[in-house]
Amino acid sequence: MTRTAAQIRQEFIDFFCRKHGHAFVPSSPVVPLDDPTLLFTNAGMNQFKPYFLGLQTPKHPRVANTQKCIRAGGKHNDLDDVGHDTYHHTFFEMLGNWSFGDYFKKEAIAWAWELLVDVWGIDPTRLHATYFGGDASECLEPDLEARDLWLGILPPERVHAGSKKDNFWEMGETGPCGPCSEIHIDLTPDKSGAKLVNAGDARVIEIWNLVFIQFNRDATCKLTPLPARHVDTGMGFERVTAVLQGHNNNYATDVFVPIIQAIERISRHTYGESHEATGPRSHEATEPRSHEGDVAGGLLPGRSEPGAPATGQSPSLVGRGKGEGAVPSPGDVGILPANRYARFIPGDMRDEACRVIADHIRCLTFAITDGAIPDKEGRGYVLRRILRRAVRFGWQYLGLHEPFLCRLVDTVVEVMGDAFPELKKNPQHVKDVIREEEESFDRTLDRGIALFEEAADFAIKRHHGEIQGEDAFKLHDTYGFPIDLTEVMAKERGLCVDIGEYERLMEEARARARACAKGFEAAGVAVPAELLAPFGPTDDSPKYTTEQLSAPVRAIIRCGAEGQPELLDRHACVRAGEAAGLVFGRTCFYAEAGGQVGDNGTISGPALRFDIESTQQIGDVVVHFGTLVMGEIRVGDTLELRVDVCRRATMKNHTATHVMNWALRDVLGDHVQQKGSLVDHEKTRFDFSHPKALTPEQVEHVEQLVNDRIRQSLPVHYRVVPQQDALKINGLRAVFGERYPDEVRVMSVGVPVEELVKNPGNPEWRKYSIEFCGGTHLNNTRDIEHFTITTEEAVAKGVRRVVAVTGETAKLVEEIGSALVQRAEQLTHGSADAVAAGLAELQNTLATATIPLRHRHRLRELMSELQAIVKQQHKSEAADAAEVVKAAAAELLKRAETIGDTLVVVGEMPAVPLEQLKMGADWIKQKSGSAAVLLGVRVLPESEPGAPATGPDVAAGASPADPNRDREGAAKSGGKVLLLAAMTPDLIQRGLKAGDLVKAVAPIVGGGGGGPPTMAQAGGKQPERLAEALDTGRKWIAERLA
RNA sequence: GGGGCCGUAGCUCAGUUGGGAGAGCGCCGCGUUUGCAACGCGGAGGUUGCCGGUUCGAUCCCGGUCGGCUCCA
Repeated sequence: MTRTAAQIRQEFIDFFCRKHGHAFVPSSPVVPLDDPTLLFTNAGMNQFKPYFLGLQTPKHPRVANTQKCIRAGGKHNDLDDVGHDTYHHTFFEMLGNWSFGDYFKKEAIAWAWELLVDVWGIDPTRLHATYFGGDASECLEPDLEARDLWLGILPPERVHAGSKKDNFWEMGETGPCGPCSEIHIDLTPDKSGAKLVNAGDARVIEIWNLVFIQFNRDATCKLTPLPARHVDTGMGFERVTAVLQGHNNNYATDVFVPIIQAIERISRHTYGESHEATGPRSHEATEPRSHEGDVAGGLLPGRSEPGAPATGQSPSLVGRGKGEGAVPSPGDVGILPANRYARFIPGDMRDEACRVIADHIRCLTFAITDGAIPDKEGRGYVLRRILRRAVRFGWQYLGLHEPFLCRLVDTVVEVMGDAFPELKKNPQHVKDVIREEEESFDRTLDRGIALFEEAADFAIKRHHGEIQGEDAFKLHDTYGFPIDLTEVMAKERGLCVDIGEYERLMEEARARARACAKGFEAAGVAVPAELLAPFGPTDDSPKYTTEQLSAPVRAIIRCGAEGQPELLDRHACVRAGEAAGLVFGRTCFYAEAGGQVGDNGTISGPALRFDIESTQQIGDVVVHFGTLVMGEIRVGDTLELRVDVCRRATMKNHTATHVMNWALRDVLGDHVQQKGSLVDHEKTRFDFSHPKALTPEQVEHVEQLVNDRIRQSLPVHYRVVPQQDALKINGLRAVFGERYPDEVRVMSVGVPVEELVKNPGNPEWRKYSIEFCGGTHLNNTRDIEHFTITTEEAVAKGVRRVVAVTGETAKLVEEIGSALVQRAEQLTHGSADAVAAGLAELQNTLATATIPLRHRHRLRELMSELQAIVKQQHKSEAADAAEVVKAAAAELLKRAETIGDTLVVVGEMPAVPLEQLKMGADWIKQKSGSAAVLLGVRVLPESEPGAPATGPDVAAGASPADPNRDREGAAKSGGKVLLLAAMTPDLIQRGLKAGDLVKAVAPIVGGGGGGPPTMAQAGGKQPERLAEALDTGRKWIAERLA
């Protein structure tokens, strides 16, 4: 009887946990929240790294589990292969067993054999083993121990020596490493695959890798034996399931078939039927073929062309009978009846699309469940690309033009939910996120298609049917339209794409991004923990009690020539001006953790000063990064460490963060969960789950609750207690997804921790802020002084961010805020003129000012009132000006001289905006059949003290021609002239163009201008010469009309 | 971390040597019609995201900023 995938997983775990004393460890999240150097969990050993590095001691010496893994993005990126073959995946499970200084090669090999052969019944004559064959160039000895162990089980012809590439495992350039031994299975019909081991042939595949960690490689590349030797094994779950179910196609297993069936239902495509063939084929007709041995065919070139798919199942792998391997046995078809899913038809893009989608939806469902979200950067971007790739395949090959991925989530949860219960917790959230992202990509595609049409049009008309590489690149780079779609759509229209040029542009863009990504500073370099592990943990407990102490330098890290961090030799020293990281045995500096920034400060000694810009914890070691200002530093020097006083401001903000966290939940409800925080000396920034923006009332309420707690002068308590006890405390806040140590530091504002632990269920406790926290805090809430929320915004769907300030900053911010509100309130009662100026000023101030959010809310209201006033005023001014202009224009018209049939309307107008002047010119043209118009306006400088602002009073009241207004040096003080010329069509025909006229007269008033023949404008800086300019204009017109 | 694109009426978007802010849909009013649909006529609706610079003059050119989209690392 063939095993189901669930059975296989369970049997693996039971084998190690029940039979061989391993502890089961649940899979860690696929999104490693606590390891920023890692995009996704990509191997079973990720969560055990600290044990191998000796940074932590494991609870159990031997463990086993199945680990969810994602491999996409990063170095080995084979996203594009997924779906194209039958064995690449973005998401997979890794079955593994580990020994941390416990058992070693003998047991690991014996048990692996026992499980495969005795428990799972794999034909032992199909198994091959490899061992490390040594590498002379690196002075690595062959792993004879492993070889001999295998020779005790297998005949020599099936035990193979392997190269360093295949059989030596290293975590990094330095650190733990060791030989490994792989188990391969020969799927050739006649078991002739010995030569194909590690040859990249699909017929002989690796199923289990046993890594024996026995050395440590130091910076000089020297290997030293480790005191504690470890075992780390990994077996691809999907692959071994395929083998045990008789396929060499992972998609034929019951891990994938239900998902592919769901895709079939949605797309109405039938998987595994060649669509090259003519006419429909019935199910029955294909059935006999399904018993062919897919193990023998499958990926074998030349045997799986359309029409002759060499697919099906072979029961021989798990059969006891030796030698029946090549003989298909129709009686044993396993759990999948009529298995067309085992077929692999190269080039059938519809089947490929099914595989792509089936793989990607698993990846997305798990990643989103574990807290990731498709986004435009980092791991979110990787997810977005995966999702878009799935959508593109569905869109392109299965005709799925509506969101469909979200409809597959339920199936994934059904298949995987028992093994990974976290999937069942909130599948609706996963569906929502996916649907939203699909809809957004649909919009991107729609836009891209429209732009593609333009490019295609150009290609047809001007580019002999070739879409320019530049267009294809821009479509992709700027508009996110996949190049594959561009190519396919081009092909459909009989066009081609200049792919070479596209690739060139793409490479150019990549090179640009790479070049910019370089740059270096000491604190920005990721220092590997193994580099520092030998120096032992730093005692940083003084951070809670003091701001200064003295200690000898244990180690110095500097940036090497390659940009890689390196340890400074004992005899060398850091010189003035150089950047470095310093390690001490003990320190009073707080290293960045839990959202609180690392301390700044100085390190000093005789004639020496080192400025610390950032303090970070690497493993258990605290590193002080910064720059040496003067003097020299050597390892062993005893120096004075002093934390900058701004830490005190950070402490105010951190304690306030705790109280705010409590207040937010009190005001908004229990769904408020911390999603991240950043506390420094300037502010506290806090992200939390909440579906919509906070109302002004809620913001005020939170502020008020926090300020109440400050006024109550509550003492701040902390104590280290066992995690189990702490977790029982009612109302305790812990960050979801965070892993806490067994002993945790509990912070409580107002109640001693002993009381909490003594009576953890007390409902009273919900009225207090109680959190896990290792940060530095005040002793009493009164020292926060004051608390003010300054901003509130969305950072992701369902996540809000608030920023708040405390202490003196809060008080200052309050002052500025209320001053601005006061100013705005004054304006609402002020004169109309003042409003416009005041509003602009307010807008400018508000753009950069930090003020309380409630003041900002109030200002927003006031300013929209003010805007309405300005708008109203603007309108009435325009209406007034229109009246004035009409009257003045009528006057000019009356006095206009006539040359032939043409009216020459030239004169000065009241100071009105250009808008109205144009209207006036239009009006004159309408009133007269044929007219040449030249209007002038003098605008007095607004800034001149005592000068009336341009406004209704100027326009309507005082005569601009009043000589008293023509003060000395108006030009120097910035007065301006506007000139506007207009011509009726008949004059334009006779060669009188408005543009020419203004060009002719503008220089007189010290300016320039131009415009189309019908209407042109000009400006100048010498108002006192306006009359002269108008005279010249009059003559210009007269000459041309004569 | 670095690049590209977009931001104009309630919505979808036009708008080039820099020179009077537009169309379609929607909205309001009037008309044709028994009514609806349709049509005709008229109208309201804009700080051209925001700030600054260049210019006589900026939706347009330049710099900054905010928001959205997108690619790469």
